[in-house]
Amino acid sequence: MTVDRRSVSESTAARLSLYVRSLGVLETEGVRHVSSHAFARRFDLSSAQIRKDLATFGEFGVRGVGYEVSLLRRHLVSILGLDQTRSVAIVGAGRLGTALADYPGFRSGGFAVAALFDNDPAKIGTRTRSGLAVTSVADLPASVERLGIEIGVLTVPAEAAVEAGRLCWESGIAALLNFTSARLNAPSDVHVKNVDLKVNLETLSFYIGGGSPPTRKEEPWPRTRNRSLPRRT
Amino acid sequence: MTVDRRSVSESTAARLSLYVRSLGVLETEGVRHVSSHAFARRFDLSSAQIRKDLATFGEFGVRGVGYEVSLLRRHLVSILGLDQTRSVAIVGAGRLGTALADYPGFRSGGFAVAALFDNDPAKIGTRTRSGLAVTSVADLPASVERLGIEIGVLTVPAEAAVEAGRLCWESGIAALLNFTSARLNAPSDVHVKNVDLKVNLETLSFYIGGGSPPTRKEEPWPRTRNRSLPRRT
DNA sequence: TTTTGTGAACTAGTTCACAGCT
DNA sequence: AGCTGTGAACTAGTTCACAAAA
Repeated sequence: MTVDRRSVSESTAARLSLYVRSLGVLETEGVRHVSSHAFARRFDLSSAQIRKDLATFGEFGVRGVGYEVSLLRRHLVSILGLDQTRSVAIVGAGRLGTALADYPGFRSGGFAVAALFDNDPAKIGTRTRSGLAVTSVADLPASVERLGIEIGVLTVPAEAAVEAGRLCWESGIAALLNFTSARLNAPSDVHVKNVDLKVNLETLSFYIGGGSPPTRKEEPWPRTRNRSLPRRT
Repeated sequence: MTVDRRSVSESTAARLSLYVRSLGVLETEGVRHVSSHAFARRFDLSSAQIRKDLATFGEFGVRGVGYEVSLLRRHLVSILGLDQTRSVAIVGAGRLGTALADYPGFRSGGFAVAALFDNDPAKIGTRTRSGLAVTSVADLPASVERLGIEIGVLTVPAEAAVEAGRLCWESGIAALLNFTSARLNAPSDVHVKNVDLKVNLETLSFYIGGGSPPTRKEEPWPRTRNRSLPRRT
């Protein structure tokens, strides 16, 4: 049961990741079986959505019973490719790049930061707190080949992003997590995910709206908000 | 011409941010007018999409002519609320939090990092490289009030995220950028944007697929990929 | 003529609801 | 009886295509 991955939506793929994490929670709690309904209730998801998502990849459940927690988790881990270690390269050894290089979420669960690149001679050869050496971008193609790097994380300045991105995919990197504000125009077989902090902030600013004057709020403090939640089942 | 912001989709809001940035580029190039078609071609967008997005907020163009670049930009800046300074608080003074606190994208264009919080006594009172002091989370409510903080950035460990999030919205923070893997269940008037690095990495891993063995690629190197691009107009 | 603004058509994504299996 | 897997219905988002305006 294999499906063309490119036909699977970004949102479905992201949910699979969530499912894995949530199943992990159940697993540590010793829960053996779970129905889509119970799973949805527990983690505030939609049961129909769960079933649809899973059905894309096979029939993992048993009618009348539900899903076997650890088995389903293993299946999803395999579908996400997390049962093999993915080597990650971070390109741009600035504050953000070095922070990410040492970030636990980037160094666990199937991922390993294998290299950290920069083009600044003053940085090359130095090490991050966790001991990862900064390598010259000139060595990127060879390092990608040698270390089997599959994922690139772009934390260079915006002006350098297009060039750094091209270098990555020309070296054989298959996926990029782009923290810069540049838009990349990657070839279609390279998967790019943009994590544009500025866009995220500006989007939040939009939803806050324009009402309040720059200095301070007019409401009496403290105020507690109503906890309204349209819960799904 | 005002629209209920909550009825505007996340993707539309994100595109407005992109439009502002792109219009800025045209402005510095001295371009006075632009049609939706030319704008789309230049920045690889869709002209119909641009017109639809803008039409949500008013009639900014002139038929037969197009849009006046700097005027449209000012309109969008105002719609996004970027003409006023938004105070941002970063909660969690770890590697990521301090990196973000000093990140230029977080300190420009209508945003200012007004405070950085942590609950670790060893960190409280220390300063980031750019000189921002780490404040105790106990002072968060008072600081939010005093500094008019509207946006919170969560960079605490996952276990602390739910509590930190609640503290934020109970203190009056209207929007959260959540870098943790925790899901927040915020009240409906608090806008939360999740930037879950683990989910992003795992999604990329999904699209890379499972084929290749962990060590190295089998293709001859270097290989340049086909630059196939379904360009829109 | 050119280009906007916008209903209509289309496409993608989600939820419903139930037949079919255990 | 209980729950999955799934077509059908629905909802959201995008693109088309053209009437109206300059």
